[in-house]
Amino acid sequence: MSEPLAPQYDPKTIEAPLYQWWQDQGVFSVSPDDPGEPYVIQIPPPNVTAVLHAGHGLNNTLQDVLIRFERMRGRKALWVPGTDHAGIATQNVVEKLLAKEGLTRFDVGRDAFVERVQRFVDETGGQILDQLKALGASCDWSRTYFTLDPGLSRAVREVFVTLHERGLIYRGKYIINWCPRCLTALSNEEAEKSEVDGRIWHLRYPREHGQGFVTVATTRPETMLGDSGVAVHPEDPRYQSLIGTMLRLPLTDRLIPIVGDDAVEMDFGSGAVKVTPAHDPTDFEIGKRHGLASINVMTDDARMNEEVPDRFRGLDRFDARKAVVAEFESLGLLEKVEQHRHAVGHCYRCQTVVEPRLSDQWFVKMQPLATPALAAYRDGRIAFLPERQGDNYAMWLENIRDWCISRQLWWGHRIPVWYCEAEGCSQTTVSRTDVTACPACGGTVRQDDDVLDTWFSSWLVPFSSLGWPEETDDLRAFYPSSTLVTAPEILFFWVARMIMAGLEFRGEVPFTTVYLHGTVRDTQHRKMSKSLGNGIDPLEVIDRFGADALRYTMVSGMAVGTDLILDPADLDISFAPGRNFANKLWNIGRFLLGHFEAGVQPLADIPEAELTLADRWILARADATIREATQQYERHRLNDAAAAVYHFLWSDLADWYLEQIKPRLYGTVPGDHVARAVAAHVLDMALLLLHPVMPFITETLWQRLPGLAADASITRAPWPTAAAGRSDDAALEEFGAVQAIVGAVRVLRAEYGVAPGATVSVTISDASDVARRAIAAEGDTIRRLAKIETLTLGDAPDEAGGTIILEDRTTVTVPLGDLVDLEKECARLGAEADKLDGLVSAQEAKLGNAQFTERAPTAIVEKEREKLTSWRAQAETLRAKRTALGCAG
RNA sequence: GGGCGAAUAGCUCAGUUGGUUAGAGCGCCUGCCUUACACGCAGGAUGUCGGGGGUUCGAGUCCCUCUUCGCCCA
Repeated sequence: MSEPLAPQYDPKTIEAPLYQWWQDQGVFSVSPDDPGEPYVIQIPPPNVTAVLHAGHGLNNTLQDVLIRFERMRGRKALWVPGTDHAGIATQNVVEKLLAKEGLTRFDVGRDAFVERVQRFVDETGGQILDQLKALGASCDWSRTYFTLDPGLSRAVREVFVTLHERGLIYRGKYIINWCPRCLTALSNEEAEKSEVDGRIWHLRYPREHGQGFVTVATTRPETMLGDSGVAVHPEDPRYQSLIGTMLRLPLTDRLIPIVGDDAVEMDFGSGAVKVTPAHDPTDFEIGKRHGLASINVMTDDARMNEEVPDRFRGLDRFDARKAVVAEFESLGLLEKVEQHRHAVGHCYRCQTVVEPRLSDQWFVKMQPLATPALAAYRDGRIAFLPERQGDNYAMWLENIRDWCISRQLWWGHRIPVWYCEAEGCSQTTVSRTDVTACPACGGTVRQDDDVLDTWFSSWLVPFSSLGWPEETDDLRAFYPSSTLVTAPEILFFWVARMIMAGLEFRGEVPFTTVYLHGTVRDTQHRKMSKSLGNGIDPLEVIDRFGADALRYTMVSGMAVGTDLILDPADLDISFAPGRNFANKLWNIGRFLLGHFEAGVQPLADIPEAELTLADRWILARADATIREATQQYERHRLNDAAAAVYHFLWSDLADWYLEQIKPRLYGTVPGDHVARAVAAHVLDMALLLLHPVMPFITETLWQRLPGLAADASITRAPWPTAAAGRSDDAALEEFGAVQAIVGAVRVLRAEYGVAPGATVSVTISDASDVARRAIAAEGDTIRRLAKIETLTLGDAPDEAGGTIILEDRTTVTVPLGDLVDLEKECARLGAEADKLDGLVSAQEAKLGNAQFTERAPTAIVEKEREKLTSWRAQAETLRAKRTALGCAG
């Protein structure tokens, strides 16, 4: 550890080798019998084919901060990493590759296709995990899982079969969200509603007998080819008499009935709605109630099928829409067209407009799972951060709908259901193990073609990643986990379902705190996305500024409950906070560590009497920072924790303490060993406090502190503790006076343009006791930092000069001779006095109000009285100064 | 349409249970290459805390209302 530190902080030379060293040392690994209370985080498993984006960067930084904090606090800290097989996404990627070869998955066949995907995943998958290493993520990589691993697959089967046995899994014909591009069903959560500018067509359906027609309104006219009825409200006077009569469905030869149904809103549109049971969930329900036929008029890929008249067959749904509308128009049956903005479901993977479609799917009955999950929130076993997210969670559970879990994909966990193909045997077998022959008749069986929703494996991760269904040591030690850190977008997809699965299969919530963080957005507050091209590549940021800079910037900008706004067009500006701070810290370290080579004693060996005021002050500030940062980390207010340490290092340590100790370090005044001992102590402390946020630079500097074992790592160094119940308030107050006096002189120097190198004389008059003690203790420091030739304590001088009155009325005067512009000084003092007068009169009014003095707490009243006294005194002193200067007015 | 949230300095945001002359970072202005750091040092400017009303001795903070924006659900 004796190589000299580079003059400029260069994260690239430090981070990668250090991460490797951490891994070699095994500092991130834990075993079930390690000491300490467990603290466990389950990573939101990224898609196996994903590449790191800003959202991952933020999400994993926050997790790493928490896990590193708890690891240092002595907890048995485990961060479990893994990847998700991501059914649709991964299959899409490989299908695109095939498309380049002019092939579809149907050309290559199921087995070959799955093999191909597997090969693709083996070759390129999981790169995101290596990218997380660049970020500094301290996962226990020995436990990395993949949701298609044999163990986790076994868990999936176990859960499917168990739920089936418990009567919670069923198969049925329902309207599902169908993606005609991915050719699969989607869950309600996967069909993202987004507003589109559409139209609403008013179509006339002629009555079978008699005159006239009934007008229906629709946003999807092409579906009228599958209409099997028209519904009106049973009490609607306009239509009541028509219920039971027939309409002639245009463009087809069908006669369809008018039915009365409560679900129809009389006030909406014409009050009559077309019913297309095979293509709309509400219509499906209406159709069921009235025995209407379900006529599916589309193919898998949303073209019109053989159920429609010849001329429409094969047309894409949107072309069919135009054709249908055109015919209605030419028949005079198009009443009107209106612009209509409405929410339409889109596939969350490919953004294709979802087509509601009738088909056979597998579902999980959710009500029995939702009830305990809701109870766990209500009775406080699960807490959300920010708290209001809990309401979202509860609302979703209260309105829970069954979960469509089958997907018409090839990549995923195949549904463990086998159908007997033997003549006359309709046996269906649901099994934990593969079935080769029908258990009823011994005939050949065929496994269900579909695979399970990817979330059907990820909802099990809190226990399947630890070996369940085996009762492993890991499972006993590390379930439940502690904090779940994720984005609110997957609250329903994942978080809520994990809670249900945890309760159902382990009888215990899978984690106790759910920290839902904000989203990374661009300066226009748009979500970062590939298609918008407004993303930030974390690896580029790490390459340019270092992982620590990225992490600090994200953490400090991320308050609980807010989004993180970054400018993808100007990374220099966006990441300046982290980059600047990293460099600052590097130089603090470079400066101090250089001096530590002269030898450092433990602080405990330094007699208290040898500590200067500055020493006592920085130790008191360090104590306060430990308290503040620790508390904020505990509350997950990571930005506040980061800010507390930032302020300590930059404003307290660098700006003041380092400047104060320079003479001692350079040997111009005695006490160098004391300065080094104190500096080493507080630097050590600050590095520890900052380590969760900026792991690389803190470890690098920390390992160079004197007196550490060769293989010591900050990652497992004990968290600092503040001196119990002892706070050196006198030191804080007195050094505060030093800062105030130096500040006042600097202001006056700047105000009057004193040359930076020139020294000035300063007189302190009306000095408070605190100021007197400050000057006695740190007079040299004041002189040096404010570049003062002579510092006099005494009466205010008569000569012309600049004056500032401190809050405790201590008066700082800098006689400036010719430099002083008397008029300017008079104006400055006058403005200051006027401002104080305003405060004084407001304060007099407040204190004159008996209501206030009687009702407010005495401590507050006392504080307000002191303020008034101080302001009056300051104003008085200012006016006296103006008189002395001979100011007009 | 329903629910939730936000609105504080040019920008991004802090501001615990109502009681400091409302803060930070970035940007901006002035002066400094002071031997740890120009990714720096010193100093500075900028806010009717979205509008209106109310509760209170006292409101950026609590209540109502309006406006604008965002998110979720229909």
